[in-house]
Amino acid sequence: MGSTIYDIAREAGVSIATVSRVVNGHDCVAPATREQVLSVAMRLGYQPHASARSLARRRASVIAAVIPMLTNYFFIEVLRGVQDRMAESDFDLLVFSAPTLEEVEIQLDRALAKGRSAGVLLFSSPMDAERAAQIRASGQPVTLVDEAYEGFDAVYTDNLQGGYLATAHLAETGARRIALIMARPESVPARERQTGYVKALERHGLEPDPDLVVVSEDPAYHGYSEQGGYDAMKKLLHAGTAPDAVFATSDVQAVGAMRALNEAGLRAPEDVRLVGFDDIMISRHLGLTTVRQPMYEMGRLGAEKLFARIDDPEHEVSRTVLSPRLVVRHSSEVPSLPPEAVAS
Amino acid sequence: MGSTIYDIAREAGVSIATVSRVVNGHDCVAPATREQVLSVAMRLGYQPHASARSLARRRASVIAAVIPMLTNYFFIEVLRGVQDRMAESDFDLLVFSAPTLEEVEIQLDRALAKGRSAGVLLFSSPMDAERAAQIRASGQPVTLVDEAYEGFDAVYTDNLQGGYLATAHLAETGARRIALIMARPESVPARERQTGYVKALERHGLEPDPDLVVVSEDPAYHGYSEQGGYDAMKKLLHAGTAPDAVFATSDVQAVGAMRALNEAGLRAPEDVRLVGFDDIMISRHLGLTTVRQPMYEMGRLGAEKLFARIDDPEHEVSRTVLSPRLVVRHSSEVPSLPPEAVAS
DNA sequence: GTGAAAGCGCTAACAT
DNA sequence: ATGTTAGCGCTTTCAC
Repeated sequence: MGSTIYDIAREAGVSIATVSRVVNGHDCVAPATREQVLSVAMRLGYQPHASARSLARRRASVIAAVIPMLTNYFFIEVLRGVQDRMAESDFDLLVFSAPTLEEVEIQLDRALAKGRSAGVLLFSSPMDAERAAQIRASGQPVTLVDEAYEGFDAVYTDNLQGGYLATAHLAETGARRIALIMARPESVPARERQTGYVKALERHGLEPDPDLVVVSEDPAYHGYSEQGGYDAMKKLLHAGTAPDAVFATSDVQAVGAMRALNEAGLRAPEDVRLVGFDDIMISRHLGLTTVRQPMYEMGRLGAEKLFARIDDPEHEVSRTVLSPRLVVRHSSEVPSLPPEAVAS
Repeated sequence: MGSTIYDIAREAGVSIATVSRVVNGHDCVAPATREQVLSVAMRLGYQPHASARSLARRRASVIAAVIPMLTNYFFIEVLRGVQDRMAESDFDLLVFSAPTLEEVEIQLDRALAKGRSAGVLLFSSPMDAERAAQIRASGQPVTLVDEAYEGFDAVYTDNLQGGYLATAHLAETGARRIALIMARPESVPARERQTGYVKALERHGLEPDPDLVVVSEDPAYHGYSEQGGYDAMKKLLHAGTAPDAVFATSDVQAVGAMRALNEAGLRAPEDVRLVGFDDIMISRHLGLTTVRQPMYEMGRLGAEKLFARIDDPEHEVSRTVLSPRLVVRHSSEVPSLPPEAVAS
């Protein structure tokens, strides 16, 4: 259980360099020697020491993922994509989860620490010049997922288009007073979705009404929370200017909004039609119409990009923009139609 | 960005040994020297090299978690507990996720690899003598979560009691023909829940009926899947001996069962009362009655136990059994009119 | 209290 | 094709 290349070299009657070559599959080694070394290694149950390897190679065999709120199903799906891509590589995954946005700073520091990982995947965290400088100073390859910043590899969804799709869907099917339950404006994706919302309203001849836009003031992650959506919906209902439809910038917010509606004795879609964003697992079961982000793909492509940069740090910087897709379910059905059981 | 203790030693006019002492907070160092070293380290933005450290210390600063189906919300909750406990330590978390049971073997091997981690948390994976031997041979501290095996630290839920609680709840509120949708019997927790189910039936004077027990034959993770529950419910409905209540050994299975019911034009609880197991996030939203496992606590305690063993390998082996709790929601409500037996 | 020196296990020139 | 050797950056006796 504790054999080293020295043990193997001794037993096999070769030098440690040869053992190293065999273990790493270098070609300049006689077939006979290779066999011999391999059999001894097998017999001794040899396993290379990961840390020693990273130290000598000056490259870790691990990549890090910094994730705000791992507990959010959105990230799990993205992570699945990351893992699938990683399975084809020799890297392992170090997960740094930040329960709050402030924690992201700390976790990013840890992830960036020297000799810990070969690169990091930074998820959905607002970038600024300071952070960009910090990352550059670390010299670590970093790729951004669900966000973008000048000079960084990134993969994200076209949020403006997503906001547009959701809103246009509601407008085209007769909604006139479409409210927006929005995450905190510090979130770039939230702002972009809002822009799409406004654009769709205008395109459909609807007047944007400030009273119909309410921000999730939840202290949790930028307002992307069920509680945030719940509070926002309550506010909307109490304002007296009841909307006939609501677009929420995330499914978790939409779920909260749905709960607020139910508590007020209202229902979606009968009283208020509802559309979310993300298409997390739960949405299907609740029959929530939503704008699907290709989460799995995002993770997969993010890992792909990171590997490319690790292989070649001089690689051209690139961004990949994924297209969202409207998934129509029960919650946005036009009321005149008889409501059906949870779909697809 | 690339400074080492040598750089600091030179700048501060001390030896590398002293720098190391300061960095590691050893006490035998003059306050003045300490200040000096610290300021230089700060100025140079020094960060210890993680791999070099693990190599010299013979201990990694990382623990590994081997998780089957990370995508299952159950594990996310457990992981949250793990992360919370880890935040109080200096360890980072390496995640090895296995989409299938066979993969667990591979991932466990990777996690156990020398010099990679200081210990591993093995989640919900069947143990046997062979695997136990493999783990012991690796010399790595391993603690089991949601499973147990002779000679290993473990934390898990009292599954028998859980199965009893679910079934007794149904029996006490009038159910007479209680079916069991069970995961594959290779799963120890599934068998224990079944034992609790049988015990509860007997205690309430109900005859266990083999026709009412159906196994999730889904090839996915031991049948703990929505599809598995769906298929099982279909089978139950087609058998002609319709149950008036169903206990499913997991929430995901219960969700699948619910879908099968809906497709058959039936509803829970009106036509068939339904109870699941786990209390994953979605259950609350679907109004699913379930047996709640303290997932967060399981993760937290698992990490705690692992740390204790890493600190002291001779530590007494211990198991912690957590108590499940019945959470009554809509899906098991007693219909206002006594349910009619849909006789053959 | 501090420094010199010997590893930790491996990789990668550079020789041969 | 194979061996020798010098690190990788850090920790840790063991002297002084």
